[in-house]
This record gives sequence, structure tokens and C-alpha cells, in this order.
Amino acid sequence: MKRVIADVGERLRAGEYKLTPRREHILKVLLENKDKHLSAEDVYNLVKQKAPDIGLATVYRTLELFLDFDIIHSIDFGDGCKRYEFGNSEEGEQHRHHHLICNRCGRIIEVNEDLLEDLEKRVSREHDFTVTDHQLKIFGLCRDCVK
Amino acid sequence: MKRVIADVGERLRAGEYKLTPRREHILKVLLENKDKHLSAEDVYNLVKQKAPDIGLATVYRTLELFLDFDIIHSIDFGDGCKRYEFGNSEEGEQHRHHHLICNRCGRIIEVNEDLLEDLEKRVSREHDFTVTDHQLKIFGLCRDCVK
DNA sequence: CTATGTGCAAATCCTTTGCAATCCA
DNA sequence: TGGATTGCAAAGGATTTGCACATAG
Repeated sequence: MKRVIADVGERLRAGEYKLTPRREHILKVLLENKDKHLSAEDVYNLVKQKAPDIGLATVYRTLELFLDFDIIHSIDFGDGCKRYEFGNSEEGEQHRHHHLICNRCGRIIEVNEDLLEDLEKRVSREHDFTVTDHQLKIFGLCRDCVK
Repeated sequence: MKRVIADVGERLRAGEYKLTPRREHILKVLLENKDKHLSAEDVYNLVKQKAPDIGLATVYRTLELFLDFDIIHSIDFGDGCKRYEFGNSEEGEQHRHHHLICNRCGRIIEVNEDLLEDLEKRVSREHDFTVTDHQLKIFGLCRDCVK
């Protein structure tokens, strides 16, 4: 984790930005919740525990900054707000994972394999489109809700 | 098109709703723009040409209604508003098509083949998840923007 | 006639922005 | 010191809601 923070700091500095204490707190919260899908408000509430005087606007601004630097990704599950997750791009895994979304309980299950390579190749050939990323949501019913 | 309207009317009535003139206008606009991805505001402006005194709220309420009845689908391309498209579920094609989104010019290209069957089977087996639908967005650069 | 549908305006929700104060290199 | 960063409050944009009136069946 320290490694990641240092890395992010370096990346930001390379772009003329600073990794301020505020931003570091936000980054930590994101790292500590890698598996969750936090909204800006969620992040705000979590960061407030460490830095009670932080403003919501700062959270938004920082998330925007992290997005620009591809440090995090945002997804929209259609619940009215964007959600953010730490992007594991350090592992050389360019593509993000996919999500199974339960229509009934709203549970979100992550699928970590990337199964779209063939499809992408085909699509990019047929449509003359240079693929850089993709996002797949699969809707349905989870184990518990099928019953 | 008449056929579709009649069909929608029947479906609504079966659910205790009416296909009022207002709703029919909205439906027509959606049908006439099958290939586009209209926002609520877009629909509003188009319907106003036929029924100038329609209210934006009615458009929202009707779109919501159509969504409930699976008459249309909504997608979010991340431009700040939901976009709607007529769902071709009549043709027995349960799954909707996919979208290639150009990161540069914002162009959206539709891919009509459904290439995810295998993937879905695998995922549903591995995660004990009953798939009902999916949504795939592929990001990248279109032909013109690659240059 | 009665429930449903509608227009309008106000309210809401998430997010962004302006600005003065603060911080850090 | 000077530009970047921040908190606060206000603004913004999309969507929803309350309510009185209109309408369909």
C-alpha cells in the first residue's frame, strides 16, 4: 500500500500536481475499499473519520483528478450516482473487470477474468475501431435471489 | 409501426395503464428515432413539435413507464444524462446490441451482433448467476479519430 | 363518475463552481 | 512569495414530486 501511495505521488508530481495530505487520505480510503464501489459521498464519509474538516467538493475534485491520472475508474450502476474503484492498472492488466448486477437485491459481483479479447479483435477489425477499454455489465439474479 | 403501437397499448392496458395521446406521441418519437440515443430532453423537444403543450415531467414519467414495461432501454454514456432507445425485444432478440464509444469525438457506433453467449454461459455457471441481460460498452478511437 | 394522466412550479439529488483563505514548494 | 489546494456556500443540471386540473374509459 505504501508502495502504491508513493507511486501515485510520483505520477501526480510528474503532472505538476501534489499528493497533499487530503488527497492521500482519499487515496487510502480508496485503497482500503478496493473491493467496494464507493460513491463520492461514501468516500467523503470515510475520509471524514480521518480528517473531519474535509469538504465534499475536495472529494469530488480529487476523484476527478485521480480519474484523469487513471488511478481510479468510475462506473455507473444506475443508482443515481457515480461509483469509484481503484484501478488495478499497476498489474499490467489494462482492462478492468466486469460486474454481475443482481436486478433484485442490487448485489454486485465482480468477475475478474477478461474474456473479451476475441470479441474485441473482431469488433475492431469490422468497424475499424481502435479499442482501448471496455466495460461489461451483466444483469440477472444472484444465487440468493433466484430462489 | 402501427403494429408496434397497438402492441404497446395492449401491454400497457394489461398492466392497468392507458396509452394516451401524449404517451403515443412519445412512443412515436422513440420509434422514429430507433437508431438514435435520445435524452429525455431530446424526446421532449421532438414531442413538442407534435404536441406543443406537453410537459417535461410527462416525458420523464412516460419514459419511466416504458422502462418498467421493457418497451425501451436506458443507457448512460457518461455525458450527464440517461439516454433511451427503443428495445427490439419484439424480434425475439432478448439482448440489446453493444456500443463502441469514441473517446475523442464521442461518436457512438452500434454493434448488432450478440457475441457474448459463451462468456455468459461460463459466468453464469461459475458464479451461479442467472443472466437476463447484459450491456457492453467498448471505448476507443473511431476510424476518423485514429488519424 | 372516478381513477388515471398531465402541466406547472417547486423541490431534490448529485455534482460543479466561485471565491477567499490556506498551504506548500 | 505565488501558484496550487481547500472549505464553504451558492449555482447548476437532470430528474422527481406535489398539487390542482383535465381526461379517458
